[in-house]
Amino acid sequence: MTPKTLAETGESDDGLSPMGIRLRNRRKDLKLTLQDVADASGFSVGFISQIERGITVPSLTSLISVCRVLKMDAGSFFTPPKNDQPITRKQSRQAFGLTGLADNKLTYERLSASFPGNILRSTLIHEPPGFRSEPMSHEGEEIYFILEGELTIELDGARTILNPGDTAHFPSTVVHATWNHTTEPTLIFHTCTMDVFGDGEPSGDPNTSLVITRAADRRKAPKPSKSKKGTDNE
Amino acid sequence: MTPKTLAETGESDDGLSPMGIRLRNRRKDLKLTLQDVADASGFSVGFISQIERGITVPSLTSLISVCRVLKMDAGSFFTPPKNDQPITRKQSRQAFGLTGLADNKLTYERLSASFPGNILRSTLIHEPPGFRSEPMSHEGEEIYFILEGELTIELDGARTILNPGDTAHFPSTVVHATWNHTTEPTLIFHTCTMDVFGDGEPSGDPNTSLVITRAADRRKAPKPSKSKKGTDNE
DNA sequence: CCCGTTTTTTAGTATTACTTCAATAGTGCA
DNA sequence: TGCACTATTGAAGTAATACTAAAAAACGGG
Repeated sequence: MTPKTLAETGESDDGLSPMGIRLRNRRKDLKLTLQDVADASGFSVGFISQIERGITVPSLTSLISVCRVLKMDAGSFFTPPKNDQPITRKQSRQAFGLTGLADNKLTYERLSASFPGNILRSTLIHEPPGFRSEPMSHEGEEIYFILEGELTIELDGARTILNPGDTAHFPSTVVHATWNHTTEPTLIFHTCTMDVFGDGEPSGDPNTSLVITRAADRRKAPKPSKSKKGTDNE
Repeated sequence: MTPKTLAETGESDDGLSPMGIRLRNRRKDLKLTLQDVADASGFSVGFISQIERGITVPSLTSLISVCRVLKMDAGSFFTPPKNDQPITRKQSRQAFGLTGLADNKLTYERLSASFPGNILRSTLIHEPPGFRSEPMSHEGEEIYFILEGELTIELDGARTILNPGDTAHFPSTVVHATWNHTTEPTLIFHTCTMDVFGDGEPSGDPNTSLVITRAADRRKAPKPSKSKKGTDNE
């Protein structure tokens, strides 16, 4: 049994895991000693030291306790799994209705940045009149915010019409689909917690750690260019 | 040493942990047997069964392996820690600039739902002219999307003016602050991965698993009502 | 340099993550 | 309904390691 370990997947040059490094940095930011953290979390000083140095991997419950003391989100130590399977990449494309793309031009504008550990993905979706996405279900959660136009959203078979300013927030495991039932385009601000752009593991390039996007500079190229690229990869 | 366990914090009536339940549901969604998952992850059938039934808590590395097979985000099993310390609640309020509240009326409209495992929090922020938030830094990440007006956002000391349609997406660990430098209100759609509403552990009520919010129905009450409640708790 | 504090190292052991195999439950078919 | 096969659970165990306590080393300030 040789699954990748947290230490292994992120081992830095000096043998310390990013989890340990992050925990130590956080502790120091808070001006706490190992003893402080140990006392507050109920563990020994030596154990905390070992975790920070990547010598010991804490159990789930131990990690939760330490993160509570350090006011950290334990989940942030888990980057979404890097998925190497072509079939799943195709599924990811389906998640945004590309299989329903005929002569309708569904376009996307990516808004969100990519940096180590980030999980948010935001897009501006221009959904053309009559466009229907395929029903889909996947892990994560998402929020739709209607900027312009109307949208019919179907969740577990139940249809609801959303108007400008309306939102829908739901676990993505719910079977969902959208339909622009009108004769005008719909503009949607969409945020989800899923790797829909195929970023995989971000490079950690500091230049991508912060993105400020300008409405005026936004590309208007259709998403299909991404689809073609995906096809080449397969 | 009695930290709360994953099973303990979310134990359902029949003794099963939500983590196990979610894993099982996901496995069944994928039409996989315990044996399939065991084979693919490199563990035994019995172990996977025990995890699903909440009898055994997997190690971090084991959880990662199982989640990889099930194409799940291991981080989603960690809800942000429920923090019982008043000082931290105050800090949470600071995170949204309440300590800067004088005679300016900064208002929030919550958009996001609350359901087990959810991590997204969305609000519509009406930032009044001249309002400045306190510089803040915390775990998580966030996205600002300007709907109306302009906003100066300061990240690590660097100021940038955002116009309608612009976005900023950054790790919340970056010291950040906002300033409505104009003479008109600014309307911001804000999404982050932090428990800013004090939801704590969601009740799991199915009625809160999906929220469709209507622009017309949205409450206009200022957030300060939440602030007062926090004060009473202290 | 000295001293107090902090962290690491060392040498364990208590705990449990994880296994194997038998028993039970579930399902489909004749 | 009975049977055969598959899927899952239960029982009993142990290898691995999470986690400890105490000593040693490192660190920082006066």
